[in-house]
Amino acid sequence: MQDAPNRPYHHGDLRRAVIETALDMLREEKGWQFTLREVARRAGVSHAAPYKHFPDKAALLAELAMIGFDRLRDTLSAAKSEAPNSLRDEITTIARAYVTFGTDNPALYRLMYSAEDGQAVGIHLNERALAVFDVLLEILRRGQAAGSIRKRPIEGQAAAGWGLVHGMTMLAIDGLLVPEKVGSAPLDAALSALVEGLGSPAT
Amino acid sequence: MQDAPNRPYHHGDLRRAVIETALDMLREEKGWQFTLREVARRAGVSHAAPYKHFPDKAALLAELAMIGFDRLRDTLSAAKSEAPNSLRDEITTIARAYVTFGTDNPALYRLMYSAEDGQAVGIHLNERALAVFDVLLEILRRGQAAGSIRKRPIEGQAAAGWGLVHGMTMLAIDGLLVPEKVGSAPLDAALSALVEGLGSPAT
DNA sequence: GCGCTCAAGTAGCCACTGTCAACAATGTAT
DNA sequence: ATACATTGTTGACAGTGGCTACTTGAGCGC
Repeated sequence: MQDAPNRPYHHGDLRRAVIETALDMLREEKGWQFTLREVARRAGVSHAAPYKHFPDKAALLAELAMIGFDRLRDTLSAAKSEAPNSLRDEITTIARAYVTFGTDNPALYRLMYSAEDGQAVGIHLNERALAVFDVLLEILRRGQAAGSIRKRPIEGQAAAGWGLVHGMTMLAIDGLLVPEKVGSAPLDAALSALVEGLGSPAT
Repeated sequence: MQDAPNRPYHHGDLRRAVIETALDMLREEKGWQFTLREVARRAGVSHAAPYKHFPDKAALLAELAMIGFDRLRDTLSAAKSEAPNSLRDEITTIARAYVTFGTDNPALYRLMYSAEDGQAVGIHLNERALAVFDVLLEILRRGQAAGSIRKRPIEGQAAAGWGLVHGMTMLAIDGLLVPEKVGSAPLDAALSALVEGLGSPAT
């Protein structure tokens, strides 16, 4: 498809094609060396063509990272809506979905959290990341309203949950949570501990 | 000092000098672009001299990462020995030391967890990382023996703690735990929740 | 239809990096 | 002293990214 004979001179939507190709490359191998020229090669265009749509490589990576955060947020939202009624099961389900997203897309997940901050585009990137954070906030907010979550500063509790799943995901991606050393279900153990800690004492 | 006129032809201990220079560079700026040539430049030797001591760039990075893990382990051990008697305070102290190590050495910490795995040197690297893991294991083991920690598979609990501090550290390094959004002490909240979850119900 | 402008794609140059091979300087064993 | 091993230097090569000038295609007013 990439070299269809009647491919028009103007690609039409090269921007989207570049993004799709890059996402494919990220999906392939964890340790893939990401080069713009390789992206262009796979997209079937010349090596400088992407520069018409992205000012530089960092801009493309930032765009990919933002897409990743958007997808992660959608994944979590979907998992939340399918979760059972129990708040505890809901948290467990969403956490599992989070870690699964990371282990299913290791290169993308790594990229999402390795994009340079402090740049102009970094602000928007952080916005996307904080949207993920808000999904967790909402659950805890409901839990507090229902009385099954302690009435503590909610941001700290959400940060705890985010930090936990983020850390577990990164360790899993790096192959540091090998089952022999760590037991069969470390995430479950971690979540149990955390949820019980978050839970109100009466429960 | 790097261009003393009577600098001998042979550096004397270039291997150590390269490592020190590289660590200095990692300490300087978080987003620093790490190049072997720049290391050699700063060390005052030719651009290819480091190859007499490291087979390639990855080997140097792996060495730096191992040093980082060793230092982290020492930091945690030191914090542990200075901690108060209470197991809970001990966990809090060591966790704080962990996160502080990460935020104090952001580039080094990032490097430690971004070195490629599956390589030949990756095995040794993982050994160092698991040594850090063992510090956490030991605390929990004592806690279980004392009865203040639930008698659950201990590796899962340690993985929970490791994942938590690792995740909090990474988020902090990436500037995603901005105080306005997250409260003043998210780590404390997280640890409270986790410790209470780990703690035995009678406590 | 004609010529104009402009977007989209191409080709090539420069700087820089990692890496290797050949050479030079130093120390060491015999 | 002589041969050798070690360590550092120089020069070179391929690969990469950023930048600029050039070419091709398409839309527009007339």
